[in-house]
Amino acid sequence: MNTPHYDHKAIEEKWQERWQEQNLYAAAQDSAKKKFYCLIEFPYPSGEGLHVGHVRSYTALDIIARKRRAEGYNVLYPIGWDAFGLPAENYAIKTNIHPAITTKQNTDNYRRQLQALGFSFNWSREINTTDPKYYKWTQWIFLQLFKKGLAYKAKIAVNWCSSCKTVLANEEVINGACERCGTPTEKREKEQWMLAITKYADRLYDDLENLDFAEKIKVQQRNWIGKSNGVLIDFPLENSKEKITVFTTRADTLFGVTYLVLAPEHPFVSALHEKITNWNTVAAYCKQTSKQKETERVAEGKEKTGIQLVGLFARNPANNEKIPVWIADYVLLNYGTGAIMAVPAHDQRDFEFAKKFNLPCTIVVCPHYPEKTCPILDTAYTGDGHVVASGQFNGQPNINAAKNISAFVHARKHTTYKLRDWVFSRQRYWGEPIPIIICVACGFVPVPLKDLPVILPMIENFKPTEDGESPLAAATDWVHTICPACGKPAMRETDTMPNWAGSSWYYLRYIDPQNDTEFANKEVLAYWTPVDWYNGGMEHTTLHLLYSRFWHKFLFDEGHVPSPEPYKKRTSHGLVLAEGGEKMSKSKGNVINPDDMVLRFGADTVRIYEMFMGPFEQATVWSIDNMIGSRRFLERVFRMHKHVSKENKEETDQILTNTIKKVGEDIERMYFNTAISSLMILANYLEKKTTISRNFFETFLLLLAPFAPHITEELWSMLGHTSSIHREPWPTFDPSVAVPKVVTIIVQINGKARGTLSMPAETDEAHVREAAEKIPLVARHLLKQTIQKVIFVKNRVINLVIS
RNA sequence: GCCCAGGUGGUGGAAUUGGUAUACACGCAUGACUUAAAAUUAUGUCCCGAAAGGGAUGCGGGUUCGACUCCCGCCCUGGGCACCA
Repeated sequence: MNTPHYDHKAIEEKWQERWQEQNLYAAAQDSAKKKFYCLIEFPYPSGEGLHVGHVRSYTALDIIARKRRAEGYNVLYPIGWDAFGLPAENYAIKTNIHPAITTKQNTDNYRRQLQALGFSFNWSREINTTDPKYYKWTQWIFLQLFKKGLAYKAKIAVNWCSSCKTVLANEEVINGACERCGTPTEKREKEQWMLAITKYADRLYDDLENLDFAEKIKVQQRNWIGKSNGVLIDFPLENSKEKITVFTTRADTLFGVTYLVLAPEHPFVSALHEKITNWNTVAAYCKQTSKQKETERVAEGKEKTGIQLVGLFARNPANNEKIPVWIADYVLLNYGTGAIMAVPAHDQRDFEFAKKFNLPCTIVVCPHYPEKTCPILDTAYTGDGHVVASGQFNGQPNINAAKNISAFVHARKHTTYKLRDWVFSRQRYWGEPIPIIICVACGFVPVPLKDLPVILPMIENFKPTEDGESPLAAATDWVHTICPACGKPAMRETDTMPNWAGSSWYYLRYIDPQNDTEFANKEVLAYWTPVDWYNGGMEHTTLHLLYSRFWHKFLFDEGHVPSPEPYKKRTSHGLVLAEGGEKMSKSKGNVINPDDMVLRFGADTVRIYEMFMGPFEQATVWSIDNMIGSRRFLERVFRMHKHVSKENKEETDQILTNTIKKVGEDIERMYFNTAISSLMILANYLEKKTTISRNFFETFLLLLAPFAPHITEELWSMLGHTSSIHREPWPTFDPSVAVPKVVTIIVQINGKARGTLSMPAETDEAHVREAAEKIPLVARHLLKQTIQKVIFVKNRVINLVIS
């Protein structure tokens, strides 16, 4: 037998080399064609190598990129390395090998792994966030933010990870613990660089609406931003000119306010301490609160604590009632005004607090109006109703009362957000130096453009310090510099940027990666932005995805980019889990190495399998057994070429037409598993033929090519083609053929299927009914009972209702 | 607690607007080929039943000629948020 067998290794290596030589997948910088910018989240090149989850995401967009090229677009599908970050640095601490060296090794490994999978990346545009030519512009963007007052240094209580020995952004704290290592975070007062992302909260929120993002992504971002519309109401203090301003969304319940609560950190607490007769106890409570770890303070089911500021009273502006003022740790300083009006009857937290401390509870919203008897509450009533016990507003629906009561007390409309400013400093080595010089005379002075980048110095000791000082502080030669403003000796900022900095704008650098005078040329930006389709993980929704939208909006405001949003469309992939449904992790020893799979089954099989294993957006469990099916499929395709005739047949074919339609539609919807299933069905059909006409087989290969680029290229060349299959146009179909000429009509009796009819399309009810009644099984039913009603849906179903 | 996604054979899953539930694939069983095995290949494979027939898409109701699909209530799994006024 001289049938060439499917030698995936030889085939894949051969074509990968040729594609590389031909620069087959490079995007043209200057093109009259329509552009398509297709993006995956560039990987962090870890020591563990590529994860099969990366392969899933990259294959999906590779398929889309390849289809777009076939459709005639100028496609940009770039790749790079998000290479700053803690693992490289921690590894350096352990082994004393400089992160730059491990990063180089790891990126080389990743590059080899990605190339072995045949992704159509535009390799000549490869970028690396740790390259000074790259981070020069990361620093430059930071300075633009600084110049606009959006980067500022502030002493605030920050999340501190005692294990990583650095501060964390709110987005990096999960359930009060470090996202990376799981250590519970502490609050520490530190001077930090902050980015004023909250200034963009409203636009980040509102602009989501018109974006083609998966709905769950929008929901999650909206929840994180946490927009809340309400009013500010002033409560004058007794015997004082001061007033406490509260934020509320429930102005309708103002008459039900029985006390006020301030956050323990509220400035009024110490400012008014002369009026507070129990000051010592109050001070003790404040101190105790500040010592608590975040996890303790928000612990589930924790009982409310608090203490009254004895001697301090406020007046309810609605009814002039004298009410006490409390402090409690359930009121947060950095949300709203740090003070609340408590309405125990209509807020569960206030209800619990009032119950514990025996504070009065006045019902002001009644669901059963006008029945005057309101229920005795065992829980707060937070629903709608009519307002009672509220003076001249009695009887109004609470929605109306909210407006009217607000006007009555001169409340000001106010919107507040859960989003906080982004803590941007890290006390670690392996990051972009913050390009600021601290001068005794001039303050914070930006490093001038001509001196950018501020190169990260090579140092010996990467170890972060216990006191939260950056390891860079020890590089005294580097730290001591001259103030660019006054020329006197000054010091460099020693904190570095978080690993989210470089990834906040990387998609812009791919557009013009070699540019040395700007981060990217304006004209080229105008052609390529925004990204047309971006796929990534859900875990980045409130981190990278939100941060980069913020940076992009800022660059847009400054006139540096032409669009207000970076990404037109965002999709997300499901996790690839280990057998047993667990997350793959080094510690569990259940990590699947793509190298082993490529070696054993071939890149095309791995690609097909990862797309076939389940719905793209859902988590799926890895199974080597199931991978065999994908391998067999490709082997059968390979064997099939023997039966391909030399002639083309002009006939159009229903199955082929349907497959062209289905594969095309399914790729667009990311239903890759059903696209492959329909390709398998077509292969099964072709396999049964003794000869396969050439044009049929070629069309089949063109449809399969985005999924399995190597084997299709090999078969394409075996058919005598000298140019690449990946330069061929995407197959089209005749829509009139896609409409079937013969349809299968389901025959039901009382809604149960009893048979099928194969009839010409568009056959009318009378003819279908006639044929249906002749079906033996149907006829038997009709002997005993008579037809009461006939439901007929053309080309679909006939249902005989009998009794 | 709130928000989002999901629950279908032994397994991964399919069913695009309410119209043959279980496509495609894995696994399993039996046969062919083989000295044998692997590979390949043919047939079968939701459950009960000899058949006729009946039952089944997490559970309980409802709407409909007809429900995996729509509505109401509940249970479970995964993800997100979590004292946000």
